[in-house]
Amino acid sequence: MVHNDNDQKATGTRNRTSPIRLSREAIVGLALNIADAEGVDAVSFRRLAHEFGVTPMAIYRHVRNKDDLLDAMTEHMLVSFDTSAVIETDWLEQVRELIYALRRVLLVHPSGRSLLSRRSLPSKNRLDIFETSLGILRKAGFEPREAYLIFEYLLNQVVSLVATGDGYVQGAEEERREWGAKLLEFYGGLPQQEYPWLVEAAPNIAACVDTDRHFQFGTDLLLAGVKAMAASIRSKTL
Amino acid sequence: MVHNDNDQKATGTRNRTSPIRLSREAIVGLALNIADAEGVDAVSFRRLAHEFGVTPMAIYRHVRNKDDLLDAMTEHMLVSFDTSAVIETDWLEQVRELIYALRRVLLVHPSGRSLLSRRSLPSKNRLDIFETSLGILRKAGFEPREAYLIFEYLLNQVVSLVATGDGYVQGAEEERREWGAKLLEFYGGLPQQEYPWLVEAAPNIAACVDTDRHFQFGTDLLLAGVKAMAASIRSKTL
DNA sequence: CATTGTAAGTATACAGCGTATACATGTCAA
DNA sequence: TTGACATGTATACGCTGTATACTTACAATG
Repeated sequence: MVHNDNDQKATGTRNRTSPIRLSREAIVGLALNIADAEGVDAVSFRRLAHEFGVTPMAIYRHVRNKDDLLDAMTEHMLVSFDTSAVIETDWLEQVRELIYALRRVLLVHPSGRSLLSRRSLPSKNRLDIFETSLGILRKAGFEPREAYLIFEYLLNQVVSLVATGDGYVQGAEEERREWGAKLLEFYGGLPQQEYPWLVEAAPNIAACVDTDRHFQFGTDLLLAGVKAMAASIRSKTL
Repeated sequence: MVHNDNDQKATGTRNRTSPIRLSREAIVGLALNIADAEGVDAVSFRRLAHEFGVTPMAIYRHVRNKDDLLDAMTEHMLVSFDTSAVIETDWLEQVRELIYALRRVLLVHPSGRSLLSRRSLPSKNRLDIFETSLGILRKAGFEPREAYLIFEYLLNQVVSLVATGDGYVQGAEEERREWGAKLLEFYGGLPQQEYPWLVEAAPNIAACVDTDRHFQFGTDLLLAGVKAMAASIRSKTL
């Protein structure tokens, strides 16, 4: 059970003088907490209503529908993403900084993977990140089209990197370890002559730990590609 | 409504002499068709049962549960992925061949994006692809751990590339164009002084067409990264 | 101060989902 | 012929999003 900020309002025994006062802010916040703790599938109107000691339909006074709720959760998650912190140095370093900033958000909000891969029109926070990234890439010499593709590419890959490394299994720590054990048993137990490489790699497949190295490796790989691409384009335009 | 191969069995007016004969094969196949045509959310036991003119619970005689069904669909989708076609040349070209082979599958099966990003223990077809890829990377000089990370990295990015490029909007062609128009209107209509780069890139963001160039760009970016990584490792071990 | 409009929470309902359990039936082996 | 087994049926439970209609409480206004 996720802790509710307004516990006295969630008791159900509301006194008449101070009736329940929901707010979009509180709803979205609690929804995000639930999503981060138990996966976004655990977020439902009935669940939220119950936590607030309120009728499910009450939620609809503050949230248009579930899509709207999920959009708002995404936005809420990204408030802690501060694009202004990206200092103007080497553009590749700026990109790296953006990548790590996104990682920081995603580590705090494991539900980010699901939320960010939803198809939706972004609002404020997300737009700012988008704009900043595009600006960096454009100033680095990429054409608008390329800059956009690279941004999408980076975003997607970073989400994936963090997700597989840290928050892939959205449940609690224990469930994650269980899954790791199952992976190890499965891949390690394959017929060695048929799947030699998989058997060999089994421990690595099962290991969801050592995420810093994992992430650094992935980021290096990512940036190496972008750098090479930039060089190729630059030599083409000359 | 997705066409059912055994239409005479789906009429509901079954004759007593030839009672309904479901089969795992038929169920999984139809489920995949539905998923490709209308998105994997459109696949439900009740929907499948109805298409076969049968009770929902009948499905359970051939499929353990929904997870099992989705696993089977993934497997079914990958039968057309022939890893043996990858000829032994330059390892980077082999990887490129794998990437394009996966793309071909994903173009035929738009639901692949959702299916492949499920957490599950793979079976035959998927294992073979995994093993082949790992082998190529190991022979290229990567350590087991690195080879695994690179594989995951490539897989994820290819799925994303195809998905955003071609089959991102899982619905019909029309819905996809609608979404493109909406994107163009949205990004093009942003305040220019606040979001100059986004406004500039609006046409590119909205364009879900010209997918060949899109995909090629992405693949080049991907391989440039892997190549650079390989070079870096090789120089480190020397 | 009384009235009235509106915002916010309630009550009920519907159609859909996955699936547990218990039962019927059609087919094939002994 | 009988009995076992595989397969499809019937019913039910708890969950989901959300449409519609009703009630209540407060805030502003005549």
